[in-house]
Amino acid sequence: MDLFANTKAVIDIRLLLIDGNSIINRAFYGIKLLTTKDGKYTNGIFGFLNILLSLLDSIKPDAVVAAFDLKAPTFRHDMYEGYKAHRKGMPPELAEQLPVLKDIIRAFGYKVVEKEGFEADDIIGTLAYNSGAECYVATGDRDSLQLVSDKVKVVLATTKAGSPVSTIYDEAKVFEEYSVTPEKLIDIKALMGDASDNIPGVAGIGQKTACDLVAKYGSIEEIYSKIDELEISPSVKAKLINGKDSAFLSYKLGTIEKNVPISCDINDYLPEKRNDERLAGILTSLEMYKMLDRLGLKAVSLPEPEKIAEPLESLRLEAEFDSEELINKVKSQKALYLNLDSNTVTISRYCVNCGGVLYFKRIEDEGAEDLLIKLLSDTDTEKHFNFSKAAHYFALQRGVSIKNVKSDAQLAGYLINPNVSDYSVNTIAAEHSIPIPEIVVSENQQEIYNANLGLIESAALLPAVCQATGKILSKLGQAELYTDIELPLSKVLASMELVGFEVDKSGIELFGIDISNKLNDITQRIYSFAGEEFNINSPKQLGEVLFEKLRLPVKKKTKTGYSTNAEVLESLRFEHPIIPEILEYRTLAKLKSTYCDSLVKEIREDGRIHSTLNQTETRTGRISSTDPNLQNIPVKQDIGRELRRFFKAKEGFVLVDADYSQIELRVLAHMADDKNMIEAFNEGQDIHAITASQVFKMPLDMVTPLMRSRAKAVNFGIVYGIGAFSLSQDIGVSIQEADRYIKAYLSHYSGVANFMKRAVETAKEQGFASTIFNRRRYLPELKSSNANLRAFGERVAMNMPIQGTAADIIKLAMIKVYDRFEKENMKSRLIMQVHDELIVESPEEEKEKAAEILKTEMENAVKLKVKLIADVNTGKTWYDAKG
DNA sequence: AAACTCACG
DNA sequence: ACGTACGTGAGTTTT
Repeated sequence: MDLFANTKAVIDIRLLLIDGNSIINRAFYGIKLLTTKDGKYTNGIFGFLNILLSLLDSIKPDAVVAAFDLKAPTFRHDMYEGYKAHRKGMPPELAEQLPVLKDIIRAFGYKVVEKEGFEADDIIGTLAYNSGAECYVATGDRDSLQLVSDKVKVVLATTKAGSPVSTIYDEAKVFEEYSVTPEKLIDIKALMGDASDNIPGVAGIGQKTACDLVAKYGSIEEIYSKIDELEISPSVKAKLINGKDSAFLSYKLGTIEKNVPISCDINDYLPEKRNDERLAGILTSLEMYKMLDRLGLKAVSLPEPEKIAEPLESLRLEAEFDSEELINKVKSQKALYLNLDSNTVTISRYCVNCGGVLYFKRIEDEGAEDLLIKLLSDTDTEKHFNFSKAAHYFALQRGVSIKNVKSDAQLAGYLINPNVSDYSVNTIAAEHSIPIPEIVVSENQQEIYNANLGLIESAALLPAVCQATGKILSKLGQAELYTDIELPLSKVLASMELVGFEVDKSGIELFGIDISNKLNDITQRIYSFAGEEFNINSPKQLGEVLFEKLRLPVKKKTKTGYSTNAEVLESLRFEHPIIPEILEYRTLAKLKSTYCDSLVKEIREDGRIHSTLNQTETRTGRISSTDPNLQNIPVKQDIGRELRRFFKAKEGFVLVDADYSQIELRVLAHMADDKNMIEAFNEGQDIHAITASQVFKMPLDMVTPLMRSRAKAVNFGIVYGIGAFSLSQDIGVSIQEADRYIKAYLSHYSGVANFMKRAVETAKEQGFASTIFNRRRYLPELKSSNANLRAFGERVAMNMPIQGTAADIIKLAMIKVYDRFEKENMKSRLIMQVHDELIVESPEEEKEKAAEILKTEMENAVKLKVKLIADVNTGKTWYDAKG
C-alpha cells in the first residue's frame, strides 16, 4: 500500500478557505428568518450551504477549510478604545446556528478551524500565505482582498439587486478595481479608515484621496518618509501629519495576520469521507428537504417513523397514445391522477399518471382538450390533482362540473402548514422524502421528456404525494377541513373568478378625469403654500417641505426620515393650511392611481373584472384577492365609496349582498364560552353599546356615541390581542385610561379573559394555534429570544383562532350557497367574497330567492352557541346593495 | 427590492 | 429600555 496515497504534492492542491463568520452573517441578514416547526432558526445555515454548494461546483477544490472567529472576550487592540465599543454580540438567532453549521461542515468531511484569540480572516491569511496550495478565499468581506496573490484568489460574496453574486478577484481584478496591487489595499485603508471595522484612518482623508496617494507614492511608509517632498495641497498635508500615528495604527489593525499558530501542512486539511448518515440526520432535523435532495441524501426517519408512502414502481413515459384507451383505463381504475401545468386560468400542458404510465399532452395537441374534458367528466372516477382550481376552471368553461375530487396537493400542503410559500408537488414530496420514481423514456420521446421534466416528474410523484398528505391530514384531524371545506371551495372560487364582476368602464374613466381635475387644483395650492414645486408623492420630499422648510413639528420618524402618514398629518391639520390639502391630495391620488387607472386596465373584453382568489395565501385561512384586489375597494369615505357605483350587475340582473354581523366577536363569544357575551348576542343586543355600558359602568340608555365608539375599539382590540398603548393611540385617551378599559372589559367578560390565556398556553404547548375546524398555524415566534417577536406570537395565538374560524365559517357558507344555486338550477352566481361579505349576481326574478338562500346558508353554516346573523341587501350596484 | 403609504375586513 | 393590534394587496418612490 502506498503510504502517500492520501497525500498529494502541495502544488496540485486546490484549497477552498471559507470565512465562516462572514459567510453565515451575510446569509443570516440576507435571508428572512426561517425556522423549523419547533422554532430552530435555520436561515444562516441554509444560505451558507447554498453558497458552499455553489463554490464546490464552480471551484472544485481538493480540500475545504472553514475558519471561525474565536476571540477571547478581551480585545486585541487595547490602544484603540472605540474598537471594543462597536463590537456587539451577534443576535441569539444567529449564534444558535453556528454550532450546528460547524457540525454540518464536519459531516461533509471538511475541517473547521478555530483558534483562541484570532478571527477567521487571520486563520485564512495564515493558511493562504503558508500552505503553499492554490487558494480560494470565500468571504463577504472586502478586507480579505489584501490576501490576493498569484496563488490566492478571493471569491467575494456580495448582494446585487437583492440576489447573491460572487466575484472572483485575482491580481488583475483587484488592480482593475482599485488601481493598486492587493497588498496596497492595506495602505489605502490605513489612510481612509473603515467605520464598520472601527479603523480610524486619517481624519479628513476619504477613499479618493487615499487611493490617489497610494497609487502615486506606493505606501504610507513612503508617504510619511518624504512627506515634505510630496506634491499635495497644504490641507491634505496637514491632515496627514496630524493623523500619522492613527495611520500607522490603522495599518496594523487593517493587516490580516499570517502567523496564527496552527498547522500549515496541507495534509492536515485534506477532507475525510462525507458522513452521510450524520449529514442526513442534521439536515432532517433542520427540515431542509430540498438540500437533502440536492446532496443525494434521504431524510432520516423521524422518531415516529410510520411509513406514509408505498414504495414506488417505475413508470413509463408515453406522449403518443390512444385517447380512448386512456379513458377506459382511467374509468376501470376509478382513479385519475392529473398533473396540470397552469397559471390558474389557462392549462398549457398536462400529464396523467395511470397504471404505471405517464400520459403527456400539450393542450394545443390534437384532441388534447377533448380528452381532458372526458377524463374530468366521469362522475365515478376519484380525482387527484396538483392544483384543482385549474381543473375546475377548465371544466366549468365547458359546462362540466367535476365531481368526486379527492385530492389537491397544493391545498393539502397549505393545510398541513400555511407558513409555507411553495406547495408544488415536488417540494411536498421532498419534504416527506418521497423519491422521484424511475421514469423509462423511449428514445423518440427523450426530447419531450427533457422539455417537460418538471411537469412529468410531478405527475410521477402525484399519487404518493396525495396519499402521504391525505394520511397526514387525517392524523392532524384535518381530514374534514380538507374534504368538506377546502376541496369543494376550490370549485366555488374557480366559478367566481370565471364569472367575474361587471364594471362600468367609462363611468370609472369619467370619475378619474374628475379626480384628475381636482388633483390639479390641489397640487397648485400645495405648491403655493410650499413656495416651490416638488413631488408630493415622495414622502422624502414632502417631509423636507413640511418639517424643514415650513418648520412644522416632527411627530414621528421612520427609519429613513420623517413620517408623513395620515395619522401624523391629521395631528398637524390645524398647524398649517397646507396639511388639509395634502390629506385631500393623498386621498384623491390613491383613488386615481389604484382605483381608477389600475382597475380600468383590469377590465376584460367582456366588460368584467376577473380577480384571482387565492386559497393558499394567508396564514389564518382567509382567502385573498389579486390582479386586482377586489377586497379593498373603498367604502369608509364617501368619495371613495362612489367607486362602488361602477361595480354593477349585468343587464336584467341585480346584486345581492350579504354580510355577517360581527362574525369575529360572535366566534369569540362561542370559543370563549363567555356567558355575558353569548347572552348579549342572543338577545339581539347592540354589542358595542352593551360593552360600553359594562366598561363605563353605566346604564345602557346612558351610553353616549363616544362611549360606544370607544367600546367598539376595545372589542376590535381584544380580537387582535390588545395592548393598552395601541388602544390609547387608537381612541385618543391616555395609556392608563386605555388600560382601565381593558381591565374592566376582561373582568366583565371573564370567559374571554380565560380564553385568551388558554389560547396562548395551548399554542405554546402545541407549537401552533388552531381554529375550531382544526386549521392550524405554527408559531415558532413563541420560542423566540426576541421579546417583541414573542409578544407578536402571543397576539397571533389569540387572533388566529378567531379570524381563522370566521374564515372557515364563511367558506362553508360559500359552498352551501353554491350548491343550492346549482341544485335548484338557478342562474344566480356568487361573484365575490370580502371576508365577511358575499356578493351574488342574480337575475331580477331570482333575487328574493337568492337573498333567502344567502341568509339561510350563511346563518346556518355552523351551529354555534351564539346565533349568526347575515344582513342582506339588493341593488343594481355594489354601492346600492351594501346596506 | 425595500420602504412608505393606504385601501379593505 | 423599547416598541407598540390581527390579516391582506398595490402603487409610488428610493436605493
